[in-house]
Amino acid sequence: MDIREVARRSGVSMATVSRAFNDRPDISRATREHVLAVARKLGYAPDQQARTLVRRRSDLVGIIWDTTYLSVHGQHPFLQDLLVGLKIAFTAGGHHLMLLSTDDPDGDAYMRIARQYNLAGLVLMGVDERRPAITRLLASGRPCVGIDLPLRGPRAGFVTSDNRAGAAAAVDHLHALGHHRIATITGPPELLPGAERLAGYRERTAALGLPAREDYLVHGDFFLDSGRQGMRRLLALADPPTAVLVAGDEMAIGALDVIIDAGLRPGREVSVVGYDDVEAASLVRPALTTVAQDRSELARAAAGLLAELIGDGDGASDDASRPPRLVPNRLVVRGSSGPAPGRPRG
Amino acid sequence: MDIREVARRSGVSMATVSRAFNDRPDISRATREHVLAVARKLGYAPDQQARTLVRRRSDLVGIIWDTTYLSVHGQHPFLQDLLVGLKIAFTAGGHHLMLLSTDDPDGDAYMRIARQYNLAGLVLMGVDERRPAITRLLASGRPCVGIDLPLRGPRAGFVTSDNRAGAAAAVDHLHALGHHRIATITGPPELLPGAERLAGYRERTAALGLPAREDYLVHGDFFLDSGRQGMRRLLALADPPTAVLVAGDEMAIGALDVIIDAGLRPGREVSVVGYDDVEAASLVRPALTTVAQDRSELARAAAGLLAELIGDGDGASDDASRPPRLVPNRLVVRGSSGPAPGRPRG
DNA sequence: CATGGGACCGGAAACGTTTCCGAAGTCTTC
DNA sequence: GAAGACTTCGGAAACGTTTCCGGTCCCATG
Repeated sequence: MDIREVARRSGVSMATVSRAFNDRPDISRATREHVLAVARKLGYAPDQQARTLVRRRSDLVGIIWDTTYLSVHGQHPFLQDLLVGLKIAFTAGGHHLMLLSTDDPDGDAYMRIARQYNLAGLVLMGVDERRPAITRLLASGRPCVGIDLPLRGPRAGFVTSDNRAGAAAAVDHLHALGHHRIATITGPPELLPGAERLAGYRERTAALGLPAREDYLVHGDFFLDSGRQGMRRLLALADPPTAVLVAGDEMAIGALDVIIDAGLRPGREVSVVGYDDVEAASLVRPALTTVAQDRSELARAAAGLLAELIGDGDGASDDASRPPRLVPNRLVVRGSSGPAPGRPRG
Repeated sequence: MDIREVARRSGVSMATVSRAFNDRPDISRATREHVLAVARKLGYAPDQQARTLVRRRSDLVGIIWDTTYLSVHGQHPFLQDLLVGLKIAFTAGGHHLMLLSTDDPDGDAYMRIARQYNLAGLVLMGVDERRPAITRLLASGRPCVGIDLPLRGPRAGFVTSDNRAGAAAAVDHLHALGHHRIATITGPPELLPGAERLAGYRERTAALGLPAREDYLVHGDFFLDSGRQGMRRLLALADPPTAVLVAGDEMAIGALDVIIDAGLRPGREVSVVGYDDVEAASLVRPALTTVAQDRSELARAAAGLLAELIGDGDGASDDASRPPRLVPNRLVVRGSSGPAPGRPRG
């Protein structure tokens, strides 16, 4: 089923059929509709390879993530929702998604495939943006957007949820419940969300006039066990905190374990707020108060930004640095946070 | 960077360069290596669109799932691991993955895109295989494999984990702990895993000589709340079960809630075994005993089967029905299952 | 020496589109 | 009524590969 066949059957040239399918202005309304009708009857759909070959740009967008990197940094809860969200958002814009998570993270596989398939753009997440291969990819001028990844390049940008504001909101929540000894368990500082959540915690506690205590700040790695260890450290202090902001839900669930094992009740003697709202957060007892990211909105933002970057291929490419597009977060209050000890429960 | 350019720079014809890149026999070892060396130096990689255009088959494999269907049937825990597994398995075989989850589940979008992109094959999961669009897709002769989906067609097949054996193993486990009153909360019978797990439960309890009690069989839908309701029904019986096999982890976690709220202890008065080993299963208290599926093995099996189906395009296409490829399951014993009441704890 | 058969390679025709260029027709305008 | 502008369309050249068909060597065989 050619374009040639459609041309013959509708009594026009191939050029005109092409015009009909691409909404070109130089075709009359009547012939366009006639051609489209014939094409529909024949079940014709243009071959994408041939189209890409001459246009020199496909409607494929590559999704890159790094399985091993993700498992090292414990960010998996995102992947699924993000993929689904990206699929929906990009499909709406007429793009299709290709999976490019790669096994040889130090090769230039990304770039080779991007060129071989004439990808319109790339979405990166859960990779180390400082790796040479990524740097080269960004420098290549192909549109790239990062999710939670501070990407810079001639046609690169990134989106992230507003981790700083989210952490601040969590601190506010705890403070409003009467907590004054608020500690935090952080994520790895080299990861944007980890760094930003910590910054939000610091700014807000300072703004509220709470003392900045170094012993209330313990470092984690987003994994369960580091949450356990961090919580043990905090409980062992002479004056332990009455509330803890934990930078990731998995760590927060680990913290809950330790609190319960110490004979305390989360939400009573010690309040815990997590981050991310993973599925387990609502299944655990008590259910975890946490900061939820709107993953589908994050995906939509990424798709929108990439579409812009693809669009202005002609436009004066800014000099390598765009501010991130921020997606708001939302505090979800559940049982793991409650009034400070000595305060009446609402 | 053409093949033409490579041809010029290495002093051979385009045909020969092509031969070098495709491991054709009719080229001398020396020239092949020379050509490849020149190509590497130039950073040349063949354009996939042009290649696909003439070969009339791409190295793209489409992944189809249905977001709404999944959310209706609560099978999401799989998606992420499965996607990662598929990516790795297919990349190893030289294929690339394209995401095709579709928003208009009743249209022929799958098939149109499959044709437009000349997809080598499709992997389907989390869709209703009885829908007309799927039936047409299978009948089209394009290689398709289903995951947990009983697909039939001229070049179709499916893989699934051995749900029947897994459920049987769970029953054995409980029986060995001294349980004789073993109930089950099922999944939707129209879903293969739901049906198979129930079958495994029935066969094994019968084989062990346990009475088949209709009131010990309650139907669920894989979601949390149906697990809660099912457990309430079971606890309200005159002689409630001492153990329950729940067909999905989310439901099982709901069952744990109800048990705890009733003042009983999971793993003591009532044992619970789930299915799937979702992330939350190990985070919940007590941790959930469950049957784990080897998702990456499932993905490998799917990739292997699809590769075969793609391969024998010439081979006599069997008449539409292939037995499923089974992947073994594994029981993971955690705290939610223990000796029957009145029996000493190991 | 003639013949046949491999091994190796080049020319050129596809593959299915899009797009440039030009041409024919229609419409406006002075 | 001629000249231009605008609309609508067809012919044909790309796009970057693969593959068919043949052709040239070289070697073994008789």
